[in-house]
Amino acid sequence: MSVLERVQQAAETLTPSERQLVKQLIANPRDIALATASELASRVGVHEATASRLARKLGYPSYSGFRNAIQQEFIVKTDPAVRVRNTLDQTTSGDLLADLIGREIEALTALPRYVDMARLSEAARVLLDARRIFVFARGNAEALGVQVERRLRRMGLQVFALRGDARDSAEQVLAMEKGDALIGCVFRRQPKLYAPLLDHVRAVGAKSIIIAGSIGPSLAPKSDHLLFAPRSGSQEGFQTLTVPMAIANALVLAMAAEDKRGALEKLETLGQLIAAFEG
Amino acid sequence: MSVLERVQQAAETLTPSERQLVKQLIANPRDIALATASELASRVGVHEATASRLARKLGYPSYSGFRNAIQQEFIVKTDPAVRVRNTLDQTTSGDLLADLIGREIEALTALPRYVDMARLSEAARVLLDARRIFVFARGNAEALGVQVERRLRRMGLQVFALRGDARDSAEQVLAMEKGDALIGCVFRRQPKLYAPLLDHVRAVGAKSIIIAGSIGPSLAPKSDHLLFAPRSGSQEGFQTLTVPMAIANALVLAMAAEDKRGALEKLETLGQLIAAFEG
DNA sequence: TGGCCAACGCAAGAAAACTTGCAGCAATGT
DNA sequence: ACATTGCTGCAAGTTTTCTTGCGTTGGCCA
Repeated sequence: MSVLERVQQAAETLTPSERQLVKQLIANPRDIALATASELASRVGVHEATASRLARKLGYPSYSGFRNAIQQEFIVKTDPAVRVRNTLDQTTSGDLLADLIGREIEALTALPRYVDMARLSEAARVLLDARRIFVFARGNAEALGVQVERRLRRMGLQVFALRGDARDSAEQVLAMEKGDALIGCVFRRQPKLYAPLLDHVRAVGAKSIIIAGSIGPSLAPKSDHLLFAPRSGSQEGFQTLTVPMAIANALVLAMAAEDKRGALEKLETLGQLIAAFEG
Repeated sequence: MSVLERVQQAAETLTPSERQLVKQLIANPRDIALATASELASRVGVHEATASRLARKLGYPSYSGFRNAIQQEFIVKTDPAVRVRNTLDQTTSGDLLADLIGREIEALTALPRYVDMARLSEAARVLLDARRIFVFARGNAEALGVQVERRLRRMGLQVFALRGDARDSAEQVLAMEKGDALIGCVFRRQPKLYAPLLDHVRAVGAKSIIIAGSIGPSLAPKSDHLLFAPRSGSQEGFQTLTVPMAIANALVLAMAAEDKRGALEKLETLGQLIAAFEG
């Protein structure tokens, strides 16, 4: 039974102070969901004990139980991602595929909270201004690296993939100079090569861009530009490249949009870009 | 300063346990915003004291202060009213990122109309029963091929990637026998190699599975199993691998679910699979 | 006016949540 | 091999938050 249903049910027996509290709850449910009993009470100028008693009266075991219910109803259930998943569940009865798609959509929906156009544009400029671009992607990230490499090369940029073992990569990296850029993809754990690589990049005066998952902000040393967002799936489980690939794609589109030198100069909307872009 | 900025700033000094906590926070910010220190700690299996210390390290006066900041950033700021404004801003300013994400979601939502669990399960069975698996992916599809190869290999299967030019591939394919399987990825145009390759597969009595875009039904000769769905973006424009990658991921999950021989035998929901799967 | 009852604040007590000193342990360097 | 350093869990201490018995207050009815 929902919080509001319970309120309705108990409506007749509510005291004036309790009505005040309920009124406050209905007016600002999201605030109250995050507040303590005393906070709610002081908002309407009654004693916290009254709030505690209200929770009981509505059938909750404690004020915490009451607040949890409010949180579920007004925060968790109104989460955009959860809504999408519910919608999908209704259409196709929860099989693996629908579940997977739901998670992907959920993660994509959350993406703009972590990456915005300003960051993308900055990174895009760096890549456009770079003389040469080195791509670093190991392990799970490899497929993404392949894709990035491909797209950048298609834009007419000089791209080098850092493949092979540490020694091979080191040799390739020796060629790096000021004016070059590194774009790396990192998920799960920080690769052994990461720290020395970024140190080297900084030392020679090149720029670094990292596309990452949840680990992004924990990476050390920091890159010049960090584009990260959580991937879909639970932390240690089956995670996909959908979100980071979306970041990479957006980055490429941002480059196309930023590129004042190129043929795409005055195109602004994605629709126009798409029409002109050799995908 | 935002929570994530503080994390970045302190990134270098974070301990392994603290990184775990941060990762969890980034993956489920809204849950953590509503949880207590002990709850966050137990999610990643560390002591609540560690969570408390993390809050301090990030510059908050207490764990409550930390949690308040999280709530402000991930709940209050995404309040429906605020969100509507953001959405408007995005659409009016032709935000590339939001536009891209919208298209991806649209395409993903349509996926179940083209691929269902029955088809996926059939294909999964073929791969599980195959003695060896050959992966064919050229051009745009290459990144997807890399990913498929990786995932199948991780499941303990014998996988061979058909790389190099036509001659190289031909030589590799000569080894194919009855009981083997081919999984191919095809978008845009039918590759030169496609027809002879599939003829050969059929001739030796092996099975073929193709993951494709809109071109799927037009491919000739037909594969034994065809998994196709339109990709996001307009027909000839900037198309992404999101949808075909979702198909591939679903296929891998279906294999895990089908695998009666393996350790994953009785897992049914994606949640359980995820918990057990080394992604 | 007096008696009754419900409502409510008070404040002490209980529970939950958070903090912190300490010790064990593992990793790292000498 | 030993010393050092730093991470982390433990458990006791502290603070915050919630609950509850009690007494006062104010309204209502006889």
